[in-house]
Amino acid sequence: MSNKKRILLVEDEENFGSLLQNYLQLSKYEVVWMKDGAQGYSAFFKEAFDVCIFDVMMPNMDGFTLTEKIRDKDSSTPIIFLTARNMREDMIRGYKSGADDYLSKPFDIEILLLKLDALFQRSSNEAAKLPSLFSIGAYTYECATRALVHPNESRKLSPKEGALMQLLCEHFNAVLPREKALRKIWGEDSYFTTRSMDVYITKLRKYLQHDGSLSIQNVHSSGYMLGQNG
Amino acid sequence: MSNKKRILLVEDEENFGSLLQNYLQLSKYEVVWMKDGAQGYSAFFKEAFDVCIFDVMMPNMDGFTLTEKIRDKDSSTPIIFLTARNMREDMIRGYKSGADDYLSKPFDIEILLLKLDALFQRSSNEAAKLPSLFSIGAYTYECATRALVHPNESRKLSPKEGALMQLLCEHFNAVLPREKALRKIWGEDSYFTTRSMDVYITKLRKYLQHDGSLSIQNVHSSGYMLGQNG
DNA sequence: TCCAAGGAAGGTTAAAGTTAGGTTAAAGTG
DNA sequence: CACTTTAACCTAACTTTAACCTTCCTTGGA
Repeated sequence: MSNKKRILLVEDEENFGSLLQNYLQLSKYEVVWMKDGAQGYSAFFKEAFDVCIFDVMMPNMDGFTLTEKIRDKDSSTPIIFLTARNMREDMIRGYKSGADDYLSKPFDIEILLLKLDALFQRSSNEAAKLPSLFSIGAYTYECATRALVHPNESRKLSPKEGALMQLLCEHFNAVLPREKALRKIWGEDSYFTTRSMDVYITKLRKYLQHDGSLSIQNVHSSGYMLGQNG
Repeated sequence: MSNKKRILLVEDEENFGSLLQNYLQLSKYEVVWMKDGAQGYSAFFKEAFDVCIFDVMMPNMDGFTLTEKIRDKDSSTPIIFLTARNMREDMIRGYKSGADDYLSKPFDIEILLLKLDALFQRSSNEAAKLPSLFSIGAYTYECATRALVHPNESRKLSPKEGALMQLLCEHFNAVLPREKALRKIWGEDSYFTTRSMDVYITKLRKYLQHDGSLSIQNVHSSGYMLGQNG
């Protein structure tokens, strides 16, 4: 369905970082490598990643702090820790700050790859559990073909229209946060992507006009809700 | 919200298994302990579990085989391996058979608990996204949509109104300190933010007028209390 | 011991200022 | 040619600031 999985690697050691990046890229991952915690932090919120790999000891914000700051705003992206230290307290602090897994250096790169496989297998399975066919009001929307069907009028949505429609359907009667949609569909959240999304909201509203009980409502400065009874 | 998390533990060593079961039960998990792979297999499909913990070396089907057979039919329940052996090949076979994590004995039980926490936190966070809903007097307030609902009159609050309302609800019948609200919503505490907050208090008071038994009372020079009986 | 004055905190309203969003159309892109 | 982004213009929504008032608390003198 989607593209390559994207990994945010934050690691200050030049040699090790470059080696790791190469390995991961050979394994079909797209890797963004940042060399300190502060850079990692801003990269995280500028682009969309499927998983993070953080070194613990780094200049400009250590891995623990970085994880805590990210977890304030995003609780779902998996985070894996790397550490030269094998101490119990570190592992404990790591998990408590919101990490999902932990590897002690020196570690076997193949083990890391297997961990990543295990991680993505589950999340892709979970994604697969979401229905791909939605029934909303008088409409039916099929994600695979991007067909929006109504007794009187049917149409095929464009890729972006379809992606947005799908997210709205998945959040039916709940707020779809602007940020989430921008991250998932556009990969970043900037002035222009925001305006682009507005344009698509207008389009989808037009497409859904035939059922007056449906509406895409704006929740000011937080997102949109596709719901019944406008 | 939901009940205790259920763990399927499959471990043939009597002493170690019993110890582990006790520990996990003390940590608020419900544990079903099976003593070989075959038993574990039938238990898995008889009841519902949130996570599995399997020993690798066991009579009547080892952990790898058990995992493979389970993964044939269920690909989502997380599986954690325990092994006395620390060999690379074992870890690799473990991950390949469909495990999600791996611990080498002897291991620290607290690390296992933290891993379990990390595992469940993600799914519980998703559950936490379910409407955070307050029922105050004749009103209902839903944070996600910022909808303040009353039989006679409903309205959608603005972001700041909503943030303040939420804090007041979270402190229902208790004092919400001015400073806390200012820090959380405005990020700082200055003359102007204070006056701004006063304006919002006035607005919320108006919105809550339809239930005469509700009021936002000022506690001089310390904060506000949303409570019953004004 | 009381009470009166004055400052600090809070209440309320309206206007000014700021930002987010709606919509359409033209300009890019492959 | 179908799709996406950028631009421009406009309005609605939201927040802050200002001004003027009231209430509360403190303090010092009769």
